[in-house]
Amino acid sequence: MPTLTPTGDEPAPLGRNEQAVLGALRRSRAARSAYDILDEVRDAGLKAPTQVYRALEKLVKRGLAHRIESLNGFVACRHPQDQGFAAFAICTRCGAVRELADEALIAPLRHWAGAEPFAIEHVTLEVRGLCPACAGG
Amino acid sequence: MPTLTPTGDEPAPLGRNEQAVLGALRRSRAARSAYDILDEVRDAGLKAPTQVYRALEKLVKRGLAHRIESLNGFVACRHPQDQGFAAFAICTRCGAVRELADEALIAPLRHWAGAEPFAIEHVTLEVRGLCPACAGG
DNA sequence: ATCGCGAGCGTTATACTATAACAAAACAAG
DNA sequence: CTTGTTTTGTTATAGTATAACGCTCGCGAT
Ligand SMILES: [Zn+2]
Ligand SMILES: [Zn+2]
Ligand SMILES: [Zn+2]
Ligand SMILES: [Zn+2]
Repeated sequence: MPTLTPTGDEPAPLGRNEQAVLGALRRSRAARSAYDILDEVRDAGLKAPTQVYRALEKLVKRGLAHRIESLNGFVACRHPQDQGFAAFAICTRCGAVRELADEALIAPLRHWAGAEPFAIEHVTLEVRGLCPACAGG
Repeated sequence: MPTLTPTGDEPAPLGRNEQAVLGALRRSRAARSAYDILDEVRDAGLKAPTQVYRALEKLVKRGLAHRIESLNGFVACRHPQDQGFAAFAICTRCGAVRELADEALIAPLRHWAGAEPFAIEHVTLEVRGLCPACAGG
């Protein structure tokens, strides 16, 4: 029998690998590739891409990290309270990734989802351009 | 002096490689990877990934094809009249990709863009889930 | 205790995606 | 024709992701 989880589901604490990877993501304002992360967490004992990918998969499932499709990279979640959709503004010059919680952006998607005969599992919304700092100067 | 284009910019006809790649995309209702495409256009004389990627780059620049970030794949454009944003509904079961021209989906993005101090270059909006055919049965 | 099973982790190897770098050929101007 | 410019072909390599397998650990059954 698989390990019995007593009540509903305890979140189960993060393993050493997950903690190391999440730490690396939190320290960065830009998205990091799995191999970038690997370079940074070698000290913590991770030695192969698989370990990083496994940790990332768990973190993403829990909503503690997000995958940025247009960069083949990952970021730590900055809006832990959100369930479901996430959106990102990505600066093409400095690489900064800002997680958008803007309801004005997300509500229309929910509305569309209600009207369309399409069972949504996940939405990717990534806006690329220049952040104020990079555009202004 | 670089080749002078007489008036504004003539679209310039597609080369053999672009035509072959675009044909492969149009024949498919799912997104195709560059290597998938390569397998299909070997007959037409393309022999290396670079050639496919170059053709894809030109097609995307012209708006005749789109990259689907969440699949590392490409589709032919089905709404040639659209300028700017494109959005996609992707079935995770059958792989069908539908290009969404729905103004209800796109207008909020334009609105957000106007209000935010962020200079948008490109928007990726990909909705993953089950298409009616795959969800219904 | 200890045996057996299943889940997860570490490790190696490999598949898939994308681009760099250079050679050859096509094209336009003079 | 000659030369500079641009495109196309070719080879090699970089970057991203997963498959496969064996080991260990924790837990329940004997
Ligand atoms: Zn988040
Ligand atoms: Zn910036
Ligand atoms: Zn289109
Ligand atoms: Zn389907």
